[in-house]
Amino acid sequence: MNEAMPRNGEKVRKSLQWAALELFRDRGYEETTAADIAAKAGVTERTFFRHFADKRDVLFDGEAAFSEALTQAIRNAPKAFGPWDTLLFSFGSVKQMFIDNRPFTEPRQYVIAATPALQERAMAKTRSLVTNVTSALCERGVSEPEANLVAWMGMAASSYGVAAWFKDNSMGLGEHMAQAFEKASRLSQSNFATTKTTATSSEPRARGR
Amino acid sequence: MNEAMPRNGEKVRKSLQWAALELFRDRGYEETTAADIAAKAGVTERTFFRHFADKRDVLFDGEAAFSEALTQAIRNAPKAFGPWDTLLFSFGSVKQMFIDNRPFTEPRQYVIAATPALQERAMAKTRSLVTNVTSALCERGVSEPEANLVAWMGMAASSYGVAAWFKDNSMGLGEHMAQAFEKASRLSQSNFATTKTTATSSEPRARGR
DNA sequence: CCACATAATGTCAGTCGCTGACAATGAATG
DNA sequence: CATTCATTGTCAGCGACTGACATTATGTGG
Repeated sequence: MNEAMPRNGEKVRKSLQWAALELFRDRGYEETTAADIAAKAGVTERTFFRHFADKRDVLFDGEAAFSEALTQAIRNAPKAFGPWDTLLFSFGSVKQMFIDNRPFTEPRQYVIAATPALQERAMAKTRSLVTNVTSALCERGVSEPEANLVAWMGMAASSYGVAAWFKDNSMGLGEHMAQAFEKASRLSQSNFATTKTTATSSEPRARGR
Repeated sequence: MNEAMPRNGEKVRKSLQWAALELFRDRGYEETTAADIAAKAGVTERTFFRHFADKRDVLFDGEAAFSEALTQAIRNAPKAFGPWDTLLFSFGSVKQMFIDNRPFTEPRQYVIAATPALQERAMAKTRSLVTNVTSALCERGVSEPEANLVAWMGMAASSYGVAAWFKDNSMGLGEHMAQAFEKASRLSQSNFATTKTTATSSEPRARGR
């Protein structure tokens, strides 16, 4: 084999993640000790902290890989695209990761919603992702402050799209994401009393200029 | 007097905040213990944790008051305004708080930038603020998902505006904020190769439609 | 001036998150 | 079978944070 795998720790890692998710869901985050998670996974507390930097981190693991994929997609986006189109294109490129991780991220969502400490960590991960996206956009010629701004707006649109995808199975993630970006674009316009574009108006017209 | 003030704890509170800010700046966050902060303020570690929920919270105190003021401004905004104009109007209404708190927030900024744990807390506070803004927008007839989306985008624009204000003293916060919202609006448009509005192009023309 | 009520603080013991150091274990290689 | 090396177990210890109870300082009423 390629790499050494003396007592393979990858299974232990996954086992710890699922054990933590279940315990947090059943007993609550604060009421679950790190030793409890380790015990349920059949290892020691010390081993837990060798796999994860801290107790919160056990629920946020794929983030680094996702960030890598997303920033790579940004680099591969057509050079003619402006930053906004680049982001929509890139989120579409990595949509498979959303789909694959859904079995873990969807139940995780409820645990996070019930735990301030985990919401904090989730935001920190988002911030880290935005930082990386900003760098990738800068490589495309966007200034740093503008790249940071558009990265945050794109992240807001993406979150909106994923939330809609979770609730509405009648459309794929790609369509939800495209509609989310369109909605974000419309909502950030200066005009008066524009609250009539509320519901699910399916207008898949291509991106006009 | 109105309220009882047996051993007035407000001075202790302020004293703890400034002691923490200085120690974090000079010695670093991780290298500063809660007992150190308390000692510098002339009290006990236990007293520190009576005033602040945890070690990080000592740097984020005015957040609740700011959130209160901002959401109130949203409620007072002209009813004809759409959500985007409402946010710009409301951030302008509370700009005095930005100015008043600058002596504390500006040095704090560098401490946060050097401390991941504090960045995490800052993001959590922002998230809390966005949640309150979302609720206030919902009261104006915006649907919850859309309100959340526009609240995040407005927050991104606001951060951009404040950062520009910190760096450029030639304009007031109000003008910086208005330009930030305009820039956000333009950046979230779908078009190709729109990266020529990069640098400091001073275009103080009023918000056209 | 002296109780008295009240709120802030001090003291102490204890749990939990987390880490460094060192020994022990199990799988692959020769 | 011996070696190697990554993973794990064990243990001691620090810092963050909390509950319980005693203590101090302030303002009030007699």
